[in-house]
Amino acid sequence: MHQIQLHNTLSGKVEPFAPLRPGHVGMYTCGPTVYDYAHIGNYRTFVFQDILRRFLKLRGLKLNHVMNLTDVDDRIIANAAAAGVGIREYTEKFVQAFFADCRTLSIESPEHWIRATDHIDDMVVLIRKLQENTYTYASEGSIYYRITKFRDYGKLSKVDLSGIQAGARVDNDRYEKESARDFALWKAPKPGEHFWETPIGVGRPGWHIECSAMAMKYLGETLDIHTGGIDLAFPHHENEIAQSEAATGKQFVRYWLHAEHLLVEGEKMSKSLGNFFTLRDLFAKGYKPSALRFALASVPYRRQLNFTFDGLQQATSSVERLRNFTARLKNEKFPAGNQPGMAERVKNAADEFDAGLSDDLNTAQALAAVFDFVREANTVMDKGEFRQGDVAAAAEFLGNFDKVFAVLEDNDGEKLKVIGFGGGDAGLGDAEIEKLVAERQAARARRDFAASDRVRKELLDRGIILEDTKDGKVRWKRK
RNA sequence: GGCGCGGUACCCAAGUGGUAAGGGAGAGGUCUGCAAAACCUUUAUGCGUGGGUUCGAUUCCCACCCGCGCCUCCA
Repeated sequence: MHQIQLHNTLSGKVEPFAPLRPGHVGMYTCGPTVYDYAHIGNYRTFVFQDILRRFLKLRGLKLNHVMNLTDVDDRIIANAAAAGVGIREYTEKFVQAFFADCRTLSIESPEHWIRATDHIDDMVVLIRKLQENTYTYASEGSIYYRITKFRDYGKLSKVDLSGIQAGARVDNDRYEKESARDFALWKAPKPGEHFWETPIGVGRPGWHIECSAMAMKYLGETLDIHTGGIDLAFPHHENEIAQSEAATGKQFVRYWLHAEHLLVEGEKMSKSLGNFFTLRDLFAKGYKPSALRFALASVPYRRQLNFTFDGLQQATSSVERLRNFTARLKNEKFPAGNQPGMAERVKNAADEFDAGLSDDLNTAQALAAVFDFVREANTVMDKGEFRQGDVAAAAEFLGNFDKVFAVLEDNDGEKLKVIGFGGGDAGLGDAEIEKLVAERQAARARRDFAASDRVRKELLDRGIILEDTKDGKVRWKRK
């Protein structure tokens, strides 16, 4: 096993990773703001943190991973008001959609899913602490954080406060602030807005306070890992540091990991460009959840990922190749014994796989190790030299691969049902397929290839692929 | 302007101071009744451009060009 190395935004370097408490990792991920369906760019980041958590677990670390759902912010308040419902009611639909999306992408549930609006009290406690420590000031019913008081401000995103002037690009806002970069911890309610009555006043929390309060509640004052999209580094994560460290005097996060953004056909994804996709958009076009997960996971997280439909098709083929091998390993009968050298090949592949992921989650390198092995093993099988005794080790390697990548199981149809799509196999049951396969076999036996090919074509049109094996049997699978 | 990613074959993409992983796609072949799957061969004397350092650079240094992100809500 290789030393795990992770890129820390704080230092700007790839560093050896060691949790504060040996064997246990406390990790926080900024989840979605549930004002709408999440898009594939969001899921690039969520798949990244999923790969990270799965890899840490594979390496035997115990995880305590917290992901929040931001269910109160300006957009939610505005949208809920427009829809004439409460914010809880408004957000619930998108929370459920997000959970369903995560299931289709095989994103594991973190140990804790938490909502901002369930933690108002914790935020209030934290704000009071900041008041005690004199990092705040009140203005027109709101409470602001005075960033000049926090010496380390800017250490994460490397922003230079001296160079920032309030002016053209810095909105002085509708609130009264001492300095343009000061941010709201607590916002006075505007007429008609949803508000909470608390010891620090009537209103609602600012955007950043929820993550500081909840992260420390569940993970303690110092977390091992905090992840999010690169755009969150500033100001969100910078402000989280300011809030948390000003309250505790301790380092808030030891390793900050940020995923680069996804582009679509080389351009920023945006609704105005018409290149904005949710998972539902892609599944409606017939792409599989596993293909999307593979496409999102195969490009290392610190590299911008250029999403294209061609790329998604390529991912589909890659997953297919891996699944074909998995099926072959499982279904083919090999002679007893062991093939000399196979154990060594598995060991090398596993080592290279681990080396890739250990090196700041180099998924491309890890995948290369898997594909190399698949080719080698296929070759040995084709030569008839693979042995039954080799199956377990090969299967274990693939199993470990899939504990991280989670694309091998052929369950895309079921996943699509979770999200409300019928799936591609439209009604053809196993029995019916077997019956047609038997018909075709009979035709082949009497060398009536026209009839045989007709059946094969019919099945193909209905999403079933047939493969004739060497021993005269037929294997079928759903497209 | 400041900070940060990146420019490697038709597409995606790894990588190293010593002569270019892997996947997809294409072409040819093996196998097959034919396919499919799988395997084999093949597709970058070349890694944005121009200099420099070096015995040797895609890899280090300098300059420049191009794409993208953040600096304002944003994964």
